[in-house]
Amino acid sequence: MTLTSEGGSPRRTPRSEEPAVWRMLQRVQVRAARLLEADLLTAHDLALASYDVLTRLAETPDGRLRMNDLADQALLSRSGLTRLIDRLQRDGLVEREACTSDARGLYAVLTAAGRTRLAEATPTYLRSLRARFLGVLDDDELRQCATTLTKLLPPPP
Amino acid sequence: MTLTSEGGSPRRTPRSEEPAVWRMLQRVQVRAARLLEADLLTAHDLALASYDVLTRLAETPDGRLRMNDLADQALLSRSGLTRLIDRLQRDGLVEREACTSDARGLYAVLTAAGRTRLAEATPTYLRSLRARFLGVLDDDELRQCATTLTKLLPPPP
DNA sequence: TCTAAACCGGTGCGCGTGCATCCAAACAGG
DNA sequence: CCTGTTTGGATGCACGCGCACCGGTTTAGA
Repeated sequence: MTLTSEGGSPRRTPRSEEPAVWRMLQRVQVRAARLLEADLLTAHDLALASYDVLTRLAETPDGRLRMNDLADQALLSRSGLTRLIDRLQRDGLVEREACTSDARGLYAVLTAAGRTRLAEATPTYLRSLRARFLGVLDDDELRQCATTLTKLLPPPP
Repeated sequence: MTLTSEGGSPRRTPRSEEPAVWRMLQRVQVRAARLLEADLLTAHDLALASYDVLTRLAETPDGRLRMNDLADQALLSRSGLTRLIDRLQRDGLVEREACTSDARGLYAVLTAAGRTRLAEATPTYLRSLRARFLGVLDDDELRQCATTLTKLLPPPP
């Protein structure tokens, strides 16, 4: 990584707005996460990370995902996911199931109770998201936001 | 808060992109925070939260801020800030100073060592921010991003 | 085939955080 | 002036997370 401007997308010259943008992004994310979690917690006794994991599982055709993949999607370390699945399993929302093709592997599987709980919580989640966070953006801004965030996602893999 | 569309900015109808936008925002923020923190930690043994606090103090004319205000700016609970200042004080980067006008109050004050450490770390911080995060945006996108985030900031105060 | 390396998930441990609580100081109302 | 309430900051405690490491399994290379 040189300091000369040799083509490519990443800029090298400092721009004064960058720290401000980063600060705002942090604030917005932390604030939204706290509000969302508070709503989910009071209404459904469900932490945000738990809701996220249940959602990822539900998006899968058969409601199951390898622990490793789930950890990546949930932005959790492998040990972190182990504990989270422990809690969800204790609450009967998911189960662990052995992987036949790889004896090391485990699936986290959504239970019927898990599906029900997720279905109950989703309206709260969507409403909260809209009412306390993204509602202030019009459709254009929302789309703009989506494309910008997409660029930011895996910066230069 | 009704469900009818009675003027005002917050939308009430669900939009399918909202969850995706929120997920991306989370990913981007968490990822950037981890990369930034890793860089600061390896290069200057400074956690991101510590850097943030030092920055806020340095932006102040006399390098001091009330604990309460600092907690708000740093997105920390009051107890969280107490501990963080404990650590920074132990490392000699800040000091606590009594507030003359309010005997309950305390100032966190940047020391000379704190200023030095911040000055050393800032180039790393700015470079990291640019190289691993905001560099992929051109100037227009960055400005757009700033205005959108501004709208999102204190949703409906 | 046999061995070394990579990988999957779990565990021990320490750290940073928030919540509930506490104490002292400040303010409000009588 | 005295009392009840509010505010600023600190502390006990529990929780969730990441890191280092481990045992078991799979894969790659000689």
